[in-house]
Amino acid sequence: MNQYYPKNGRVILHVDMNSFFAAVEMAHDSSLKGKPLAIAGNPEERKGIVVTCSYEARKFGVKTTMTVWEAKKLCPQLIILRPNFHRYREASSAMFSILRQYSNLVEPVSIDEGYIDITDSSEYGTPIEIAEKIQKQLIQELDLPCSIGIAPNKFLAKMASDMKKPLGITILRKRDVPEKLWPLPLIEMHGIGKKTAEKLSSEGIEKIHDLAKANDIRLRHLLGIRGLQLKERANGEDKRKVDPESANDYKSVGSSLTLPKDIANQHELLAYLKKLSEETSNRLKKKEYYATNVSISIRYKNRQTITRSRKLQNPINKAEDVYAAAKDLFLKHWNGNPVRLLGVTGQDLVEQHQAVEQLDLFSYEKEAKKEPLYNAMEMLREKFGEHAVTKGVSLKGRTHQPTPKNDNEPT
DNA sequence: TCTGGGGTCCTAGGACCC
DNA sequence: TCTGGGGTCCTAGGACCC
Repeated sequence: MNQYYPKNGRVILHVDMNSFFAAVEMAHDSSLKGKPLAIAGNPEERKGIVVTCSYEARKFGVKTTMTVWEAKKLCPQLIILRPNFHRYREASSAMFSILRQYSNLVEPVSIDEGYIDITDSSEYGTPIEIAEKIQKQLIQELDLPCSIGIAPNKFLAKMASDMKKPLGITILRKRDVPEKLWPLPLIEMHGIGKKTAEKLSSEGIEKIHDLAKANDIRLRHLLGIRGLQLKERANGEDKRKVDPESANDYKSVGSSLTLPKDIANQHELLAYLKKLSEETSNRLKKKEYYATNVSISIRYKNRQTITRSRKLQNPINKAEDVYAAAKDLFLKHWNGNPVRLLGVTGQDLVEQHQAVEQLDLFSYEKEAKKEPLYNAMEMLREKFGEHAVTKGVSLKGRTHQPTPKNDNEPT
């Protein structure tokens, strides 16, 4: 591997598609062009939230996360479409294919944005020329507008792409930081949300400039280690590399659902939980992942949300296994009150080949006990308690025989 | 009849081990 | 006899992003 990096730093583009879902719909049906359009779920199913809207709709004050009825009040002629994720995924992969024509170092961040490291792409022109080419190509081939930021690192590229919308190209060099970045209010900084902005504001830190100059110890105290990282960013520094692999390197996979109405009936809730488990299982399988931890979320009527998780003995991805774990957690932790949302997530993921190695050890256990896997675990648990099962049956080590704790104690 | 669904990263406390 | 302290794993929750 070539570890060489040019002394004069890198050139990073951040490509941000403009009102992506709405733009894809307009590209698909040109009669929508120039009209106020919002993509939103069905209010009948309590999903009536604006996910994206066209610039024409924004002129009326329509914004993302607004309820449909609020949006309609601001703009009665607003056209509302249900999201068509299949269509958006296709447009997204076409978009990234275009980006990859200019560099191998393309890192998708979400369905509609990504970074490109074009440090070694000079054959395609200067950074501005490349940005212009990409922007033109996305319009000509896909009919989709984007804004592009050009900078020496990811953070500045991200901030730059936000500065001119739609169809902007913005350069943000290190030396531009005091003039272009520092005057902005903190809430506009990527990585700072409402809570952090409020916390900093109460300490008199209001603009990015204030953060850039803030006292380290004070920041550390207020925000922990994150505070120091944010300060670096505010000074225009960011060492993260563009990593093409990060997109298929999942940490968790899950599905959740806001129920059409609040439900307190256990059978109905379990039926939903089963469906969510199946979906999670399907997506794990598609990605060739196994989960070694399952978590559930329960949101109650008052929007109070709890998550409960459990580390598993063996990696799983089958629907029945996911459901078994989810059901267990649910029955143990549900307080009986009406439920608004349910979610099932697989975490601590391992890839197929790692999972197989671990499963082989389990097959050994299974053979030894002449019992189905799950029952074998239950048997051990009953016999020796949870402790013996987790400690005695090591997946990685060679301890195949559980060592009952009591045997080691003095009689 | 306000507030979706997919994620990531960080923190903090308790258990447990050495 | 002393009540120490670092490290890791697990769980729950918070903040943030698109």
